[in-house]
Amino acid sequence: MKEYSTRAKSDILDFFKENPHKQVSASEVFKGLEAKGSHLNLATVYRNLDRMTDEKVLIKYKSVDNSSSIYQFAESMDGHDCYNHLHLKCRSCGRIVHLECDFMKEIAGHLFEHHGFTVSCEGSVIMGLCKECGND
Amino acid sequence: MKEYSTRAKSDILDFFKENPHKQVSASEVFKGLEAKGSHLNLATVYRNLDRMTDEKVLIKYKSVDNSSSIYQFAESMDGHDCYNHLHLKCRSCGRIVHLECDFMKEIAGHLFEHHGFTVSCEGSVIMGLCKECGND
DNA sequence: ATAATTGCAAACACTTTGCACCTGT
DNA sequence: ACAGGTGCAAAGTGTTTGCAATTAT
Repeated sequence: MKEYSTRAKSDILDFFKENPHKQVSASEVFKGLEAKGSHLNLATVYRNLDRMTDEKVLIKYKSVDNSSSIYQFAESMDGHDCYNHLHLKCRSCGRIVHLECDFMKEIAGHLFEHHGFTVSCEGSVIMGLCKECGND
Repeated sequence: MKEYSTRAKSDILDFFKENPHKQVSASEVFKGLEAKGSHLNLATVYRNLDRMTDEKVLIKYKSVDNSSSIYQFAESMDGHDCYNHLHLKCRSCGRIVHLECDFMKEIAGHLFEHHGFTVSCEGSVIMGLCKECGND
């Protein structure tokens, strides 16, 4: 199945490139593009977000209140192998911090030795406040 | 606002007492009660689950696929102060393990010192396989 | 008596789908 | 020409709400 390059696709991609660290819902993408004069159908937005998530161009999360899905440009985490480290998520700004240090091994080691628990990173999140947001 | 004790409420509570470690969705509660001959309206189930969550009789989570909310009997974690430790969640059986050991402090300490990140436990989850499910 | 709770149907928000039409290759 | 993408409207999910009827106190 060969991919065509369409206006919808490139407009959506542009939107994420312009907002590399934001996490946005489908309707926010829709409205954002609308504001720039790019009128897409919501269903088209959904279809493209799905596709881009499959292609790992985007990363899909659940919004805090669980009412919807939100997407983030994956390139803002490029180079990261996100299946082998935990993610810290800032409750305030939504930023994702990748816990790629050796301490990760200690955590996995402790959980396995003392709790018989085998960590797998997919879906794991540690919530809190990041460096910037923690100082208020 | 004084609470009345109604059949709906006690049937739902019974259901959770019979399934203390299960995490179930509103419709699973609905169907489970239906099977036992207790016919409630789905809206009533939702309203009671909400109430019981407010009263902290239940704990509300998001299902793995984010499509719905799931509830668990809080008593199965009684005595735990769940706002001060992380939770390990088994990807296979759904069991929640409370990370109440001192290692928790090390995690929080490391994240703060090395990553400027202030952990807060609410909403944090570390996914993986528990002792029982890990051996297959 | 009266305040809380229920059932029902309708409304909601978010997401998905069928299908005819359009576009990129 | 034809596979892939789009718009539109309709359908689907899970959840919430307004309201009249019912039930617990």
